[in-house]
Amino acid sequence: MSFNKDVYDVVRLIPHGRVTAYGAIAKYLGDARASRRVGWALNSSFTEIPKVPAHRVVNRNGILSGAMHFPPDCSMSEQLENEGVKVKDGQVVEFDRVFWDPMTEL
DNA sequence: TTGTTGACGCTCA
DNA sequence: CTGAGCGCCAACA
Repeated sequence: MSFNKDVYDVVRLIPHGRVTAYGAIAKYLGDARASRRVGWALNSSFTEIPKVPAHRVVNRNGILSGAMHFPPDCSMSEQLENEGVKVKDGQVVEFDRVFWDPMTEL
């Protein structure tokens, strides 16, 4: 299936210090309703090589909804903070400023 | 094949 | 702000 691959490719294109949304990726891939599948795809992204920066993908609200599914040794918020993205209470601070939309940026 | 589930998103109360 | 309902669709038991 190329859907997973496409998701990975897009996620890997996310600039350093920026984030995007599941729905945005889904829309970019042509399926605005595939947001759930994007999450599923990322679920298998951990074993992907090269590594996929899945921590840069959050939901439409800028909330780290997938933090609980991340390996305990690499929390999303920690990695995001590491890249300059502020995270507060599992939510991206100034989400509209760091938001990266593949539709308009690509 | 059917029923559940889910890293979503939107709307309404 | 929280919760519930609905639509969507692939993976899985």
